[in-house]
Formats: sequence, C-alpha cells, structure tokens
Amino acid sequence: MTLYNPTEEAEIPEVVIRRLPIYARTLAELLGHGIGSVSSNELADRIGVTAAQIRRDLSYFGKFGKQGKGYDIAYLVSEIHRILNLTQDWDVALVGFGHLGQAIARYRGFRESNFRIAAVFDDDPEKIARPAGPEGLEVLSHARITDVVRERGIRIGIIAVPAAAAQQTAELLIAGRVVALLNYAPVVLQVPDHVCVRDIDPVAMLQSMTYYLDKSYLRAHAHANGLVEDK
Amino acid sequence: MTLYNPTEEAEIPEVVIRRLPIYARTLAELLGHGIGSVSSNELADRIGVTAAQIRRDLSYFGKFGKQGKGYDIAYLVSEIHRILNLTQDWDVALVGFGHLGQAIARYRGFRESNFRIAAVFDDDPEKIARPAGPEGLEVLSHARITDVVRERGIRIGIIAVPAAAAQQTAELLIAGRVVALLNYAPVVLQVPDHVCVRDIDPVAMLQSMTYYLDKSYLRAHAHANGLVEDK
DNA sequence: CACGTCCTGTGAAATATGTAACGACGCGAC
DNA sequence: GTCGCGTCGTTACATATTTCACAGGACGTG
Repeated sequence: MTLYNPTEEAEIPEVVIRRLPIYARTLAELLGHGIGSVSSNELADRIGVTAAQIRRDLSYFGKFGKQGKGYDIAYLVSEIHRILNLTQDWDVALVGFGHLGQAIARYRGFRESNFRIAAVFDDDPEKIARPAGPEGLEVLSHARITDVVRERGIRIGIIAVPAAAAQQTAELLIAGRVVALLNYAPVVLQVPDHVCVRDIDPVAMLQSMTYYLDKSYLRAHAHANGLVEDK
Repeated sequence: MTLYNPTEEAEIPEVVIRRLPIYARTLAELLGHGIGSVSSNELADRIGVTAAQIRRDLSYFGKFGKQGKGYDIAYLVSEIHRILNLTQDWDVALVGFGHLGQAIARYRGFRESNFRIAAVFDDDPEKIARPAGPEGLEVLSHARITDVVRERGIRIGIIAVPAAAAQQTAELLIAGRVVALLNYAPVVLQVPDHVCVRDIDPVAMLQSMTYYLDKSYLRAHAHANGLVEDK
C-alpha cells in the first residue's frame, strides 16, 4: 500500500524537482574538473545542503549510488537529465525585445543549455523584422504570438515585457498551447492549472533581503567581518 | 511561555519574509487603481494564495486589519515597508557590466524601487571609466571592489559576472562588508553565515519546468487547451 | 573468507509550513 | 440596543519537508 515504488505515480514534491537542476549542474562541474565519482557528503558540501537531503531526493527516482563508493557522476548526470526531460532540446518563445529581452537572447547560459530561442516577439513596430540574436531570427509582431507558437509546437515561453502587458502576453502564449512560463514581469500571472509558472523578480528578492539588514542585525554580525578584515 | 508576542524575537520563517514583497507590490497596484481597502480574500485571489495564509503571515508582525472591513491598503503597505526596512533607500554595488549587467543597470524595476545602483565594477579594461547608466556613474576596476564598497558603506551586491568569477567576486564584496548578495551566476556561492544570498538562475528554472513537460503530462492536459481553442 | 571501513537507501522522528475553523469585533440597519 | 453580516487574528489540526540514524551492501586487506 504505502510501499515505496519509484516507477508508480509517487507524486514527487516540487521542491525536490527544483533542486535537481542544481545537482545536475554541480555534478557537471565536477565532471569538468575530471572527477568521476562523488559521495553524497562531498556533493552536499559543495551545494550547501545536507547529504541526507540529496540521498532522499534521489531516492524518489531510484537507486543511483553504490554503497561504499558514492555516485558515478557521468551516470548520475545522465539520469537526472533523463528525469528532467533534458535529453531533448526545447524550443522557447521570447516575448519582449527591450533591454531585458535582448540580454536574455544573448545570455550565454541559454546557449550552453538545452533551450533554444526559436521565436522572438515584440509589439514595437520599429523592432519588428529586425534581426534578433545570432541565428538569423527576426523579431515578429506581438499579434502573431498565438499562431506562430502553435504552428511551431513551442511549449515554453519567456515573458520579458512590461508589467502592464504581462498578463495579456501570458494569455496569448497559452492560447498557442504554451504550458511553461518564465516570467520576468513583476506581476502575479493568472493562469489555468495545467500551466507552470516561474517568476524572476530581482526587486522582490532584494526586498526580502533587506528585512535582515536592519541595524540590530548588522550590529550583531559586525564582528564577523570587522575582526577579520580590519587591520 | 509560548505566548504570542510580535515584539519579541519570534523567529519568523523565511518563506513568510519572501512573500511580503509580493503582498506589498500587489497592494501598491490596487492603490494605484484607486482602491483603498481590501479583504484577505480579495488579496488572496489576486496573488494566488489562500486568505488564511495572508492573515497568518501578517499576524507574525502585528494586527493590521479591521474586522468586518479588511485592510486599509495605504496603511498596510507602509507597515510592510517598515517591516522590510524599505523606508530608506539602499545603495547597491553591481559587479559585471556585460550584457546582463547593463540590462540590470537599465532595468526600470530598480529605478522604481528603493534600490540605487551606487557603484559599478568590471574587470575589462575597455569598460573601465566608461559611463554606466544615466546617473553619471562610471565603471570601476574589479580591483577596487572591496575598498569602494567599504568606503561607501554599501551592504548589498549584485553579481553579474561569469560563473568562473562569481565566487571571487562574492569574497571581494564580503571583504568590503557587503552582507546581501543577489547572484545571477549559475554557481552555488560559499559564504559565511551572516551573508544572505538569493540566486537568479533562469536555466535552472526552465529545467525544473521541463520535468512536467513529458509526453504523458502534455497528453493528460491537452484538452485544457485543445477543446477550448480548437475551432 | 572474515573483518573493518565507507557510504547508500530508507523507515521513523522531528520540524516546518499551510489550512480550516471559530470566537470576537465593528458596523450598519432597524 | 439588538441583530446580522462580514472579516480579522488565532488556535488547533493537517500536511509537507527535512533530518536522524541505522541496516546492510561493496570493497579492500590480510
């Protein structure tokens, strides 16, 4: 009944899924340093989580390690990639080609990943038909989002438009059968249940850090730097 | 003993702190629409959380609502800002002035916030001394990070350098008494306990979404769009 | 092949976080 | 003033997530 069974629908917690890319990235780094295997302890130190958490997270999906040895990195990376559906390339639609959109289009991290910007949209007539990025893409009109995304079978969208336009953009993408949205606009998007959203909101992140930056906190921890760094 | 007491050190969960900026932003939006008060239910709908959660979150800090009426928006926003230490402006050091750094420097969201980019650094000699942003800032050498940040009393840093340089950049900032880092590099930073880090990693976010984008998921939810959108 | 070491996978316990439910209060109607 | 409605703040409960701790496999050694 409550038997553990990784192949059945075990309803894996989303926090676990969110950690897997970090595991994969860190493992790939180690591989790049010529390291072939690693224990949960060593990996945990490097990532800043506990070893038990890593072992538990992985155990949702199967058994990937060897007792006494640890994990074979190349194998574990490939398994995580398989779990996350990263064995294929994914086409992505980028909406908004202002400073932010252009920075995203040029971002090296995407180039080195499995994600390809396959279409770029903007509603500024001056930008339309301009070349977007190195692969000979051109900026398409906002009005064509739904049709183009649907025709090309794109399931992932990046929203890099001003806050006021974000909700409508999301709706156009979803109408074109996009089901995953990376949202850079500082707005909570209203989307149907089957659509997955991740927000990137640097201002909110800074604002949540300043909570810890009041005088008493800074004073309490002043020595941590002061004593070491002051000559 | 276990008495509820908002003024004592109640150790407020970090998840709660992270939600406050979203509450504040959404409330400010409502205020912009000329709405003066709101119930936890209405606010919850707009943000996509439960009303109980909003009431519970706020109760960590005090009593801000009126029974039967809801919350006075202007008052609640000002209280949240007070809690998050947003009643002052915060100087921020930006390290890395490539495409990403330039997009950050120009980002409208920062302009409209309490955060001011007060110093910009890069290690590319060609960029140094170039004007950075509209306020007459100039790009300073990487080598001056620690000194400049310390002299100006900057406590917040934004890391927008390549992955390989991120750890060293963090150390230079921390040596200059920075205690909050917004990290755009796809690396897990190793920092002392008193330093607060938030990571922005769009690739990791996309990779965690593709987990849900396998064939069976897309099939199971196909009707959600198909039936509605197909003519 | 017996022993010791190392490290996984996992059940059980401990924490943390989220939700439901309700007493109490404010306000307007009558 | 009393009633009824709406909504907060809070407690008790439910669920989710993390951590502990240990049985047991793999491997090297003598």
